[in-house]
Amino acid sequence: MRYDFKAIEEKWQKKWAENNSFKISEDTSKPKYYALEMFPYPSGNLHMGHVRNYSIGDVVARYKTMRGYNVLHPMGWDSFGLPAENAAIKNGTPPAEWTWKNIDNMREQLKRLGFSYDWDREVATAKPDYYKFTQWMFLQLYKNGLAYKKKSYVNWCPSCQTVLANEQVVNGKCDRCKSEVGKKDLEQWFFKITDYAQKLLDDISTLDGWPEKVKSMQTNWIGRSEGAEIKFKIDGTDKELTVYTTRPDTIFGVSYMVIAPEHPLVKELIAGRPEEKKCLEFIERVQKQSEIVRSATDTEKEGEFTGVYMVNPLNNEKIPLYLANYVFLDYGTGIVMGVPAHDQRDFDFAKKYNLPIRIVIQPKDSNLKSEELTEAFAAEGIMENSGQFDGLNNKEALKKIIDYVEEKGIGNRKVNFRLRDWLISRQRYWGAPIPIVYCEKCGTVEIPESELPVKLPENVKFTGQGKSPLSECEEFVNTTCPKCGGPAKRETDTMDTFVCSSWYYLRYCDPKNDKMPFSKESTDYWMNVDQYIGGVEHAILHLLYARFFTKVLNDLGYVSCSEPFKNLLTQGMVLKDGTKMSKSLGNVVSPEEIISKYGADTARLFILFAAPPERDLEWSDTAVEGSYRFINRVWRAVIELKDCITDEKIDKTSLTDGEKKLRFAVNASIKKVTEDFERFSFNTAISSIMEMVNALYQYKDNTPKESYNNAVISEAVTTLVKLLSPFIPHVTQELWEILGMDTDLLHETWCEYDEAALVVSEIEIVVQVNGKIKDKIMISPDLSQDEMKEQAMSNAKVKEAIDGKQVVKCIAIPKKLVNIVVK
RNA sequence: GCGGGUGUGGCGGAAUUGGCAGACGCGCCAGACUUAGGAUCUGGUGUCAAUGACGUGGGAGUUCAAGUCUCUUCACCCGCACCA
Repeated sequence: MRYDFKAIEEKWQKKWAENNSFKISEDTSKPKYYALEMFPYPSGNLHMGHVRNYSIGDVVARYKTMRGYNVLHPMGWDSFGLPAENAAIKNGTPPAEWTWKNIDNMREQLKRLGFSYDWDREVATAKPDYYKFTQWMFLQLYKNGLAYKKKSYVNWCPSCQTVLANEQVVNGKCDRCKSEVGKKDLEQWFFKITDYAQKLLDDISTLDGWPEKVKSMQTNWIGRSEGAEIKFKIDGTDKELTVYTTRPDTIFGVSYMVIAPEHPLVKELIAGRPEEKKCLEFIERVQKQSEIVRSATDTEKEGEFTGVYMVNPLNNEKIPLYLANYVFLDYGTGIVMGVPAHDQRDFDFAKKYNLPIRIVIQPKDSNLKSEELTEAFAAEGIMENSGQFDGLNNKEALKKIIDYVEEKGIGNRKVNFRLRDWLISRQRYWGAPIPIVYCEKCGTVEIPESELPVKLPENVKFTGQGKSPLSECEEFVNTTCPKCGGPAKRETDTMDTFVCSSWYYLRYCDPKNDKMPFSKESTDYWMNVDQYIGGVEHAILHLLYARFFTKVLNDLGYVSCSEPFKNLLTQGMVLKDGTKMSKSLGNVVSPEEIISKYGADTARLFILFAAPPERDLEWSDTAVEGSYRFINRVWRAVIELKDCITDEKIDKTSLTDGEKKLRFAVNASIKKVTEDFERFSFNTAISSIMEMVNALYQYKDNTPKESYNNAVISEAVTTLVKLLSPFIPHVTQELWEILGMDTDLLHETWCEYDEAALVVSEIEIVVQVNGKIKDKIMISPDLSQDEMKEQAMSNAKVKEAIDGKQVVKCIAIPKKLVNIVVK
């Protein structure tokens, strides 16, 4: 007999929708719990990664609800972005139409999986009632000096025809379309995330519920380094250049200096010199090098002498200034000092261009000579050739040299971050328009909050060529200045979609508010997100931006929390044949297919049982089959025993051994499943329910029907259905009804285990001799250690093993084992 | 190079606090029921020269006792990567 999953799942999904079963509102009588999964991009269809992500979230939400929490469990759509525009170019479907259609389809797919979302709180970032507030967010940042426009050398994707944030350039390629990213000098909007670099870094240490990996990735990305800026005079002039270094202790070893070829001062420096022509050629050549080549560790270091000499402020030595491809304009000052003896890159460069190598730090136990040096010495040591600092440990000297430099006014301590400001403008149509106009009289003017949203025009053409469709839409571009009423032109860039997703978790708290993005009261009640679940691919981008937004909103007084996500779970990927499922490899298993073949409950159960949530999961058709078999096994047992259900209390004084065994399995399972839920170990929770089902079969198949203890069976069957309900909500709700219950399982209280059922009269312990198992014996669990030892000593196999030997030691561990050590 | 992680049967995985390694499931083998089985139920299933020995990537160490702790080494995965 097989259960009719199709009819059952449809039936309950319909009922849940009719009864608004998942609707939630603020309720101060209960503790709150905010369970959140990363909202999807509406590509059109769910994939297994979504199913996994949302199954994990749903099981958490349902469990917490049964534990008495008031659970916020929302869903929405990260619905701006390029694919919608590409579809428009390809098929002529307007992006909005394409997007809403995909959302409708995916919403249905989510409903078919039985997830307990409060659909009344659904948000879509591409809807005016949402992006109105994304624009509001922009204005808050703008008014507080955290959004600015500047001309800069930015990443440009020639295929997407737009600029990209640093975070969206992966190995020199566009994160979205994989084409090679170039550089362009453009006027662009930025968010000043660097103002929050230190805070974002410091608060990582408060994120106890985040995976180490994500924390270390963010730490690396922020990339704090401590050092000093030191001014070097240009020889023969009063002008100075400033370098940034983390190793001021090596300053007496400087034998050259390097400036980034794109540095704005370069042209002026080389003007009119005999080296000018060669330098200009070099600059052109370096600029042609792609970003990938340029930034690769193994790219050969190349340089060109500028003809300029610098003066080392510590020892007044004259040193040459080079252009070189290994220095970045956008880190530090774009100018660095070259210390070949103590930096590997400088060593390689000096070897190539025959620059002097001078040792200024000696290892404690050897004596290096510069002409014998085969690689830079970068470790700790004792200072030499460094004037008054000779003989000091270099760590100490580092501080003293900075002190000296600060005293003389030729430099200062400086902390640098690798984090750059967040480039948020995109030359695309399908995004939230930046609420700014340019007026001939007033200049850059922000749109007043009362006039939001700046709506996306609907009648635009998509050619895929040239400029963004927005900039070619006359009725959008031409407007009046909100300040003076004169003619003005709108900003035609839209915002990076990551701006939209940086605050959506706040909108869920108060999704219908049309005055503000959310009320303070609503976020005070619901925030923080207690459990956030999603893929590790967002470790830097989304998770860093969302932290930044929360901190800004906190500083501006709009929210009380300074971190959005208390706990973070990064789920593993769903693999097939050892690799990621992908269309090009043809190894994609579609959720639709699995749902129609086995039902949503089986899909959910398999995906949670096959691996722990953080680990990658290998898809296995036969194992899916196994999960389906298990549900059928549960179904048959419950149906068979349904008439045994009774309200009678268990008479604990007269239980048979079989009944005790069943009660033990049931209560041990409640304990185990509850503990496993708390640590998100769903695979082991399910396995312990399987053991319980095995025990139930043992009991029912080995007990004559007339001897059934209905009270014990009732306990087992109702417990089974409840424990399974977060995993497989449809079939358990159906069984609940079959058992004569008319309540909603989701709002039943979670099972409590009976301590008394876990007490047994005899337990098995292991008897070892010299750590090797000799026998297993049954004893009373409350025997003293001495009594345990006695029992072990009198065991026949032990006697044989220790015969003629001297007992040196005997260790007894209550309820576990006895180990006898002999010589 | 730096940072994070993983390594356990044929496979997915379990062992949460140093205490019976391999729970649970898949696969496989056998049996029962059956006209039939790709249904169901029951039993078996780490390896080997098999009353015993060996066994958690390798090597050492601490301990009565190590998958778990320490040191060392290897392999693989992920992230960052010429950041001065």
